[in-house]
Amino acid sequence: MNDPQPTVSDVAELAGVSRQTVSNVVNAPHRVRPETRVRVEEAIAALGYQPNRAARALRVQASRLIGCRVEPESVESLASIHDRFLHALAEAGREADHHLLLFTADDPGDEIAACARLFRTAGVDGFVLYGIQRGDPRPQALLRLGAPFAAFGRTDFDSDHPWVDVDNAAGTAAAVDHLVARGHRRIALVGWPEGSQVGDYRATGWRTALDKHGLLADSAHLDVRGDDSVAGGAALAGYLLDRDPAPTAVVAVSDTLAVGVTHAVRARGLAVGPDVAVVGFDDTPTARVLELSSVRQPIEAVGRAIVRTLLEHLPSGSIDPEPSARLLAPALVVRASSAVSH
Amino acid sequence: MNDPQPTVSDVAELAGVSRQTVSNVVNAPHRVRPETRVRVEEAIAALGYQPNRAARALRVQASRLIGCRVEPESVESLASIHDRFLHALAEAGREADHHLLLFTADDPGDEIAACARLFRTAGVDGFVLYGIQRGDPRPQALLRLGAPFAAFGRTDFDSDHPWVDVDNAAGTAAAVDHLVARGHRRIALVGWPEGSQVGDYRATGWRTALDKHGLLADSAHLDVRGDDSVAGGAALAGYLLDRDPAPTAVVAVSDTLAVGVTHAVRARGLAVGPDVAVVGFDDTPTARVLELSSVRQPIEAVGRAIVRTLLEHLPSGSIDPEPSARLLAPALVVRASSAVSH
DNA sequence: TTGTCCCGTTTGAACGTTCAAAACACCCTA
DNA sequence: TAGGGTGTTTTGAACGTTCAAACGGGACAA
Repeated sequence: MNDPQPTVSDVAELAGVSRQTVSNVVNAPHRVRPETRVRVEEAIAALGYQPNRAARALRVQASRLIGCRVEPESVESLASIHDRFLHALAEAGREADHHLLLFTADDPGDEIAACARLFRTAGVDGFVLYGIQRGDPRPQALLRLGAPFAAFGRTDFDSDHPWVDVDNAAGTAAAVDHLVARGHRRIALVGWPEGSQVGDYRATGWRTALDKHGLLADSAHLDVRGDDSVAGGAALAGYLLDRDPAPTAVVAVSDTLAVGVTHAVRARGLAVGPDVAVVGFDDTPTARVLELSSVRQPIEAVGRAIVRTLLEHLPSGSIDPEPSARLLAPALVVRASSAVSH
Repeated sequence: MNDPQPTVSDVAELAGVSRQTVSNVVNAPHRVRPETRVRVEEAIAALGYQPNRAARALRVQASRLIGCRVEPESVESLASIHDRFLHALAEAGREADHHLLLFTADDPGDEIAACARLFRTAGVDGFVLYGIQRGDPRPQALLRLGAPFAAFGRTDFDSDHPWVDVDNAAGTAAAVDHLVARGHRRIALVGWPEGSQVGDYRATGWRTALDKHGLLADSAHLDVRGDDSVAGGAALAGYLLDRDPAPTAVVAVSDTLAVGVTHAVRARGLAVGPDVAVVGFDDTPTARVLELSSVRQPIEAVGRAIVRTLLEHLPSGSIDPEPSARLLAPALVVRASSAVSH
C-alpha cells in the first residue's frame, strides 16, 4: 500500500549497474550497450520505477510544467471557450509529458507578476497566454523576463513572439459563403466596435467575402457595431430589420450577439432560418441548444499547436530561434438558424 | 535580466548566519531570536529571495500541488460549471500557497491510474475529485492508494471519505418556495430518471417543499422524468402541458431540460413567465442569456471548502482524522422566466 | 609493443532545501 | 565550581536525480 517509490539506485542494484547507467537508459538510451539496456529495462519494469519529478526538476532546472492562467467566468458573455482550451492544452501536454499548472490573476499586470514568480521559484518551464490582443503588454513582459511562452492570439500581424491564432476572417468568410450558397444576397454584419483585433478580423472576413461574391456594393449600410451583449445584438438587429431593404441573413461576430439577433427577428414576427438566417461565432453550448449556426474555433488543434510551439521555444528544445506562427482555420457548424435555402 | 534566483545560502551569507537559520526564519520563525530574525528578513527582502519549490518538494516530499482532472466538454449538456469550479479551486489554492495541476483522463479508471502516477512521481500532495456520485469507484481507489483527496459530491449519505457537496434538495425546494410565493399551485418537476444521486436529491427537494406547502396531493402526476437533453425537456413538458389541469410552473433539474421546457411552452402559444413559469438548475450562461431563472450552485464556496478540507487531510496538516463533511446551500437566481406573479 | 582513440560504464559532486543531531551560550541550582 | 537545563545556532547528511569527468577495455595504427 505505502511502498515507497523505487529509486534509480534500486533499479541499478537489481540490474547490477550504476545509477548513471539507469539514468542513461531513461534519458539517452543510445549511450548504453543494447544488452545492458535490456537488463536495466527489465529491472525498471520489475520494480515499476518512474523517475521522481521533483528531483529531476531540481537537477535539470526544468519542471515539465506549463503555467496557464484560469480566467474567471465573464458575466456578460456566454461561456467562454476557455474550458475547452484548458482541456486541449492538458491533453496536448500529456503527450509530451508536460503538465498544466493553473493559477489565477486579477489582471494582466498581476498575471505577469504571477508568471515571474512561478518561473523563478516553481521552475515552471513556460507559459501559455490566452486571449492576446493588439497592444497586449504580456508578451513583451515575458520576453523581458526571459520566460518562454506561446500565445493564443497575437499582438500584431508581424508579432515577434511565438503565437498561434485562429483565422477569424476565414470564419466569417465561411459564414458568408455558406449564406450565399443558400441564396442570400443581403447579408448583414453585427459586429463589435472597431478597434478590437478579433472583431476587426471578423468584420474583414465578412467584407472580403461579400466582395468576392460581388455583393459589397449592396451591403455598405449593412455593417453595424455594438458591444458584446444580448441586448446590444437585439438592438443592432432591430435597426437592420427596420430598414428597407432589410437583410435576409445576419452574420454575428459572437454567439452572444447572435442570440440578441434572434430575439429581434422573433420580436418582429419573423422566423429565424426561413425568414432571416443567423450565424454566430464560437459554437458555444448555447448555440447548440438554440439550434444556432456558428463558427467553431478549432480549439483542440490550437491547444496542440500552442504546446508544440512552446516546447520548441524551451531551452531544452531544438535550437530553433525563428518565431513560429500558425494560423488555424475555423469551421462553420450549420444548424437550423441558417439551414434553409432562401 | 537572467539573474539566477538567490538561494538560502546567499541570504545566509548576507545576513551573517547559517543556511538553517534562514530556513527557520521562513518555516519556523518562533525558533529564531527576534533580532536575528529581523536581520535575516532584511536580507531576504534585499535579495528578493523565494524558496525553490523543487528543492523543497524533494526534501519534504510535498510539492504543494493539487491534482485535478479536466473534463472534456460534454456534447449534449450545456456548458458544465466545471470552469467555474477550476477557477474557484485555483483561487482557493492560491491563498494556501498551493497550485492546481491539471491532467486529463479518458474515464474514471484512467483517472485513478493518472492519480496514482502523479502521486508517486510528481509528488502531488492530493487530489480533488469532481462529480462524485453514489457508487463511484474513485474515492475507494484513492483511499487504497493512500492518496489524500477531497471530493465534490459523495458516494453516499454516510460517506467515509472527505467531501463537500451542494445541497441539491435545498435548491429545488427554494425554487418551489419562490414559485409558491408568486402564486403558483400546480408546480411540476421535470427530472432525470431515478437512480442518479444528484437527480434524486433535486426531486426530493421538490417533493418535500410541495408537501410543506400542502400541495403534494395535487401534484403526484406532475413528476416526469427523462434524460438530460433539450429535446427530452421539450417532450416531457409537452406531456405535462397537454394534460388537464396543466401545471402553471415547472421546476427543471437542469438548465438543459429547462430550455426544452421553454420550447414546449412557446410551441403551444404560451408565454414563458406569465403563462408558465420555468426554473432551471446550474445558472449556466445560457440561462442568463435566455432570462431563465435558475438555481445557482455556490461553486466558489465549494472550491474554498474543498481546498480547506483537502489541506486538513494532508499529512502535513493538523492531525484531524475525523471525516469532515460540508453541505452548502445553493441560491435561486430569479429572472424573467419566473418573475411575474401568477 | 606502445600509444591513441572510442565506446560503455562508473564515480563524485551538485541542484537547494530541510531534518536530526551536535555545539554553543547562558542562566540557574546544588 | 561542577552539573543540569533551556534556548539559539550551526554542522553534516539526506531527498533522487543528472552532469562532468574519470575510468577501463578493446580495436587499431604506428
